[in-house]
Amino acid sequence: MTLSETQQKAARARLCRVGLRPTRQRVALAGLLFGGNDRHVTAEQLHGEAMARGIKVSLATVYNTLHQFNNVGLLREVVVDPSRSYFDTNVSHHHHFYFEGESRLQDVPGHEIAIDSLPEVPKGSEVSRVDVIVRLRARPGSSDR
Amino acid sequence: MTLSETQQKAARARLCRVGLRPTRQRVALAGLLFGGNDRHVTAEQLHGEAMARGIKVSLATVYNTLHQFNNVGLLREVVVDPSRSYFDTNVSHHHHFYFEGESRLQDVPGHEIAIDSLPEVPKGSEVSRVDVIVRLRARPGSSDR
DNA sequence: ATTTGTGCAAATCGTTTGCATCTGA
DNA sequence: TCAGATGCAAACGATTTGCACAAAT
Repeated sequence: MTLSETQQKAARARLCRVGLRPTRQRVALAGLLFGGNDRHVTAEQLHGEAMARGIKVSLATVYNTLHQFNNVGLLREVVVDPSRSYFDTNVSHHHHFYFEGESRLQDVPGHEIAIDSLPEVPKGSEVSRVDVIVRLRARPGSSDR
Repeated sequence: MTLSETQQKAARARLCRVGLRPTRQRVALAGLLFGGNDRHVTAEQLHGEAMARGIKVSLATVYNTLHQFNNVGLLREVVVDPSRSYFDTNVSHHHHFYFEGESRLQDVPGHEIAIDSLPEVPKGSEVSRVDVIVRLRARPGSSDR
């Protein structure tokens, strides 16, 4: 099924707010990304999802769009896996669990990890962001529960 | 110039200790990596350096070797840049500064970043590692000082 | 002798780009 | 109208792989 009327409106508004033209594919992708809960997507995933919903977008456009969204702050790129890029729809202050076996991300609310005592930052630099990645592996002797 | 006798010995010993055959190229690469201070290298960099020193190694072997070293704990892969993999010769507990403009890493001693209050880890998982990456950008209005 | 590693070149894979065509304002 | 987007296919760059050859035990 396709996106609801309301989702379209919201997506359109969101795009205008950040100065991006609400083109058909951008509106559709924004709808998928921001229509529900927070998500962590790769370009391939999102493209696949769009196809499945009958939205016609090329993979190249998905890549472009993800980067554009990232640039204007609608998304945040998460670097955890050297082989793939993840984009997080949650752009507020938070960190991540990364399930190494499953290549899956999960948010950790920012307040649940307190960093006290950042080291002195080198002269001429300023902190752009602090990423904390808690890498997890399946606990041996536990069938997932 | 080539590696010193002592460095060769040390490299050989290090390899045997972790159960890797001390082949010519592994000994040479280990010599480059562990001969001096801690370093953050990419495969291309290390390969270039080897060539410059007249060590004959193929890029493929450099990749293989880096991964083998990583697997046995001689190196630690640092994921900060979606386009390249870095390997750190410092495998002790520590974190990183990442200079976004220059694609350069710098160690931050583990004790200089204290994380108090890790969130509850999902059932069936255990922490494999916690990575903290402090992303830095040049401070505007500062010619690097 | 047997096992393991190496080099090369080709293959892969995610991602980016050039360019002709389309589309939204 | 016309700047800005899109799609496609080709280009790309980092990494991996298959296989014949070489080296270590």
